[in-house]
Formats: sequence, C-alpha cells, structure tokens
Amino acid sequence: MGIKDVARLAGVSQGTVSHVLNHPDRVSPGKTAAVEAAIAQLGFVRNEPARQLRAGYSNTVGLLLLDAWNPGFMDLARGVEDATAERGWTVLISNSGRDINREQTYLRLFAEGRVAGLIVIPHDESADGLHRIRTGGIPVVVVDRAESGEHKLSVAVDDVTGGRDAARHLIELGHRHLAFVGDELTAAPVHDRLAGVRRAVDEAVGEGLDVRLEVIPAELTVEAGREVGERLAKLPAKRRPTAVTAAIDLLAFGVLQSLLSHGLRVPDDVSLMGYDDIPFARQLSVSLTSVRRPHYEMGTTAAHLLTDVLTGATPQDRHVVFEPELVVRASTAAGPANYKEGT
Amino acid sequence: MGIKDVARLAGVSQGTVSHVLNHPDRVSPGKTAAVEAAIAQLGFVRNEPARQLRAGYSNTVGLLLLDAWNPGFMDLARGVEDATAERGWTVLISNSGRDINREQTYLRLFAEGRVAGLIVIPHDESADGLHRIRTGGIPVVVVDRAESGEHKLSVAVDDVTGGRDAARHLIELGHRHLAFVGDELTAAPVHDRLAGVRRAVDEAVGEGLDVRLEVIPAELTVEAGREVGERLAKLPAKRRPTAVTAAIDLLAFGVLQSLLSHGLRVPDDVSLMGYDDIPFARQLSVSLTSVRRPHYEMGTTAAHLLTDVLTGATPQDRHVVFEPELVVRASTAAGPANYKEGT
DNA sequence: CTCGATTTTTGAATCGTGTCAAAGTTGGAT
DNA sequence: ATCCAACTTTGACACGATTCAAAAATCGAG
Repeated sequence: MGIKDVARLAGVSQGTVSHVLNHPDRVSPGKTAAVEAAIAQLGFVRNEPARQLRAGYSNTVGLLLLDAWNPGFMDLARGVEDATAERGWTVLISNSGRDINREQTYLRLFAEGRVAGLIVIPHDESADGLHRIRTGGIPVVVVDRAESGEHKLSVAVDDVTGGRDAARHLIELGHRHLAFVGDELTAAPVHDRLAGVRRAVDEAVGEGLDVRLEVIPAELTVEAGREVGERLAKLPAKRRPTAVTAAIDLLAFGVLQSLLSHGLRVPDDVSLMGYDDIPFARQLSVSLTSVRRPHYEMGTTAAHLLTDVLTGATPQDRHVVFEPELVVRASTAAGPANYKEGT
Repeated sequence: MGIKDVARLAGVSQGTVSHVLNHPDRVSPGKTAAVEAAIAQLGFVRNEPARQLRAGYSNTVGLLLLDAWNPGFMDLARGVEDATAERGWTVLISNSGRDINREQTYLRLFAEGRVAGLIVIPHDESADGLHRIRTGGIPVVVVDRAESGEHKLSVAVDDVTGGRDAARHLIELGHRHLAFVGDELTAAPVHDRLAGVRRAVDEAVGEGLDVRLEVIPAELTVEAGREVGERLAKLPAKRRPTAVTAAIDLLAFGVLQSLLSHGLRVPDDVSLMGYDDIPFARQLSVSLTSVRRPHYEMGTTAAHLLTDVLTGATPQDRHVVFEPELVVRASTAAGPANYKEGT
C-alpha cells in the first residue's frame, strides 16, 4: 500500500511512480498509463505526512475560528476558503469556541502539523501562544485584534468608530439614556465597541447634552440577551434606558425576543441596535438596526495577506483595517428629546 | 530544529528525547528536566508528519460539512467537537458548501493526510468517493443519508416521517392545497421529506379528502426562498396554495420575508412551515412552525460511533436513525376546510 | 563487595515519499 | 552506421521521529 507496491505492479521503479505524481511531463505516456492503472487497481492513496516530511512544505493553511456559531465568522471562513482555493491552497478549519484551552490545543495541532500558514481569530489572552507559533516560523494573520509590527500580519475592523457611530445614531434620534449590553472583558472587539460608545457619549456631554450610559455585562449569546431583556422589561419605565445597543447581533436577538414577549414595543418603547449585521438581522420580527462589518472581505483579505507572504510576494499592506457601516432598520426610532418631531 | 538538536543541547541521545515526549515514565527526572529545558530554550515543535509516518497513526478525525451556513450543521459540528474532545481526539473541519468538487478535494485531503477517521455529510453523488476512501481503510461515518451494511457507519434522521408529520399537520389544520418548496434532486434528505409529504397527501386522498400538492423547485438558500415567495404572492388567491412547507428553515425565512413584504399575512393568508428548527426559527417576525432534528445529538452520536470503531470497541449500533419532532408555532393556522372552527 | 534484577539510556533501523545524479534509451543529423 | 543531444528511467539517500534490542547504569539482597 505504498508507492513501492504501485511500482512493482506497474513494472517500473519507485522514482518513476513519484514522477508520475509530481512531474508528469518527465515520464513517457506508456509508463504513465501503466502507473495510473496500477494506482487505480490498488486504490493507492498518497501518504501526505511522508510527502510533507520529505518535501518540507505543505499546501494547507489553518483557520482557527473564535466562535463558529456567530454567522459573521462563517462568512469570514467562506471568504478565506474562496480566496485560498482560488490560489491553489486548501484550508483546514477548527473552532476554539472561545475556550482558551481548545485554542491552545488547536494552535499546537496546526503548528505540529506544519501547516504553511495560519489565520487566527484569537481569544484575548492568547497573545503569547500566537507569538510562540509565529517564532516557530509559521506566518500568522491575526484577525479582529489591533496589531502592529513590520513582521506581523493582521486584519481588523475599526470597532471604536463602529461603536461611536452606533451611539451617535441613538443620540441623534433623541435618546438620552443609553445602555450597552456586553461584557467589557469578554473580547477585545467588544471592548473597542464600548470604548466607541463611551466616546460618543462623552462628546455629546461635551456639547451640553445630558446623556447617560449604562453598561450591562453579558455573555455573547442569544440566551444571555434574553436574560438582559427580561431584566430591562421589569424595570419601571422611568429607570429603563430608552435605547439599547448590544455588543453583537446575537445578543440583540435575545433582548428583542424577551422585550417583545414582555409586552414592550420596539422601537416605540425601546430602541434596539445590534452589531455585525449578520444575515438574519434584517429578518427578525423587527428588522434590526446594526453596524455592518465586512466579514467576507475580511476573510479574503486575510487569505491574500497570508498567501502573499507564503509565496514570497510582499503584500502591499500588512495591517488592514476596515471601516464598519451603520445600517439603519426598523428597530431604532426617535427618543424622548425628539418626540415632537415624530414617532 | 529537530529532536536531534534538542538531544545535543540536553546532552542525551535522540531516543531519550523521544521518550520524554512519549513515555515520560521511562526516563529519569534529571534527564527529563534537561530535555524539557532544551525544548523550551530552542522552541522545539514536534514534527507531526514525521511522527505520524513512523508511528503510523493519528489522533485527528476529519469532519466534512455539507453547508456550514445552515446553523443546524453547526450544531452538529459542536456535538462532534464536544464528544471527540472528551475522548481525547481533535477535529479538523472543512466545508464542501454543496460543491461536489470541493467535497472531492477535501475528501482526498483528509485521506492523504491520514486522519484516523472521518465524519461526512455527503453530497448526493459522492457515494463512490466515500467508498474509495472507506476501502482505503479509514472508517467513515456518513451523516444524513440512508445507509446500511455491517461494515458501514451512519447517523441519519427519518426525514420521510418528518415530511409526513409536516404535511399531516397542515392537512389536519384544514389545508387542501399544499406546496412543497425545494428541489427533489438537490439532496437526499430533501428527497425524503418530499416523499413523506407525498405519502401524507396520498393517505389523505385515500381517506376521501381532496388534497392537492404542488412542488416548487428551489435551491436551499434564503435568497431562493425570497423568489418563491414573490411568485406565490403574485398568484391570484384562488390558485395560491393555502399552506407552504419548505425543505429547510432557511428557505422558509426567504418565503416568509417576501410574502410579508407583498402584504400577505402569515398564517392568515398562507400557512408556512420550515424544517430543521434552527435556533432562529422561533425568533422570526412570525415564529416558524418547523420539524426539529436533533443536530447536536447527531453530532455526538456520530463521534461516538467513530471513536468506538477507532479504539477497537464495537459500537452497539452501526446505524442510528433519529426521529424528528413537529414543533408548532405561530406560522401555521387553520385552513379553508376548518374555517368554521377558528382563526 | 558481588551478583542478579531492574531501570535507564543508547544507537541503529525504519516508516513512505521526493530528489538528484547517474545510467539508459531514443531519435535525428551526419 | 555512428554520434550527440535530449529525453526517460533508475536506485540510493534523506527528511524527523519512534521503536526496539542491546548496552549501561543503578539498586537491593546476600
């Protein structure tokens, strides 16, 4: 069950079989046919580990996702796949599920497996693990994390601006009591979004507006959103924020669901925003205002950065930052300060 | 940068370094410490292809998904990951995206990479490819496809029954003009669902009911659903089915969206059902009646089947079939034949 | 202190493939 | 018929880690 058996059956040497596999032009049609027949007959499958050991390189890149259940990351994965496939590489995906141990396990797996390169959406505390691999000689593209350095590669979104845009939108609508749902410590992108929200609030206060911000810690799941919505619904109307912006769409889904089920109207009683603009956002009972991140393009960009480096080409940029885009839908409407002007 | 360098630095032989890595109990504490220090100092990373070549086995299993954008399959993936991780294996995921060429590419990649085993949600026409791999000696668990045979492994759902339950539900509600959205040829599970629907219709006709079924071919995407909804909305009310059952929830999402945007009411004008019961189904503008498939459990079951075989244990079952469950929500209501009784 | 038993360490052989220098073959020009 | 160039084919070696038999070191009992 190796090249040797194929060679014996085809009546040629091992070297010839190897050439049929790797340099078909160097071998005569007759022998090629004989070898291919033998391969088919034996059901020979090339032993990739052996190939890789001898050849010293791999055509596979690894993609380590943070949370495959966030549809945005699946779009990113599709971008990575499309762009790498186009350039002749294959992708192996794994998913840390925001579990730092799994992340370490998979990073080691990829590093030991000698993939040619890695695209990683890292957990927050894993900088050292990435660095260890990077020094191991495997190029790494870090996604969704502020990075810098000439020998590093990254693709990110300016989530501070995104958060600022979100909060501004609400403030301009006339809302003065805002809430941000999400845990500042969970993930760097969430941290940035909150920082942006805070900046917008500070700016508004600087302009003399009486804007108040409340931060409601929560995990990044629909379930957690539901609990937050419940808590909000039970608050007396005067103490309840009139506008809520969630760290990610999934959270907003949960909040929306429990607000509605407690008889509150969105956006009439509470304006609600998500973040990410995942495909389902527009198809909710109340279509969700959100901040769109170009996930697919992030994926293709990360793949291009990586394959450029792998093929020896120097990419023009080593750190790409995308700008998010506010997408206004039905879930946000005028708040107290603008009531005179319309619903 | 290999075991040899570690050995030199630590002042021991290669064999000892290897033992530290694989049989720590066989080596004295002193040498162990020296070796570990050398490993840390050099940043040594074990070369997995070389290990695998010599040792002849791998601790990794492959998971080939059909369509990672269908949330149900991601639940399945989570099940696979949890169950395999628990038993000490790691999972590499790839996604064919219903593209048979990609599927072949990834199957070959996994086979050549000598993963220990595979869990595959196959494209319809790929039976031979799977077989080729199976004979290559790698155990394969086939998901979502009727299989049999003592040396084969599979996990599936009885989608015929699921389709029958769905259609029955609609017929019992009083609907007599049904439509099934989905292409009979796209995928085996869809084929089964339609077969189930047809059976329910035939049974109803046998009982003297005048039930009519229309089949509307469509790809399995939200976008395709939107087009179908559009076409349905433009039909004169008399020629329009009063109940629509979609091959998967994603399709139903699209149908729902365009029905609503054309001013039709769900379920008042048209009853609508999905299939899969993905998490978002209940959170739509009109919560969706659907047929639940236990995706997570399918994943854990597939993983257990596979790891059992890999470890030499004989699994009690080799073919597991789950029963789907009808989940009635707001999108289906009484049809013409029952109008007297309710909404 | 010695001997036998047990534990620790060593070094050579090996896994399956790709490469490369060398040997073999072919074919056209003279 | 001969020769040279171009093309094919061969076979030995190397990649890096594991393994195993054998050598070396250690330990305990007498």
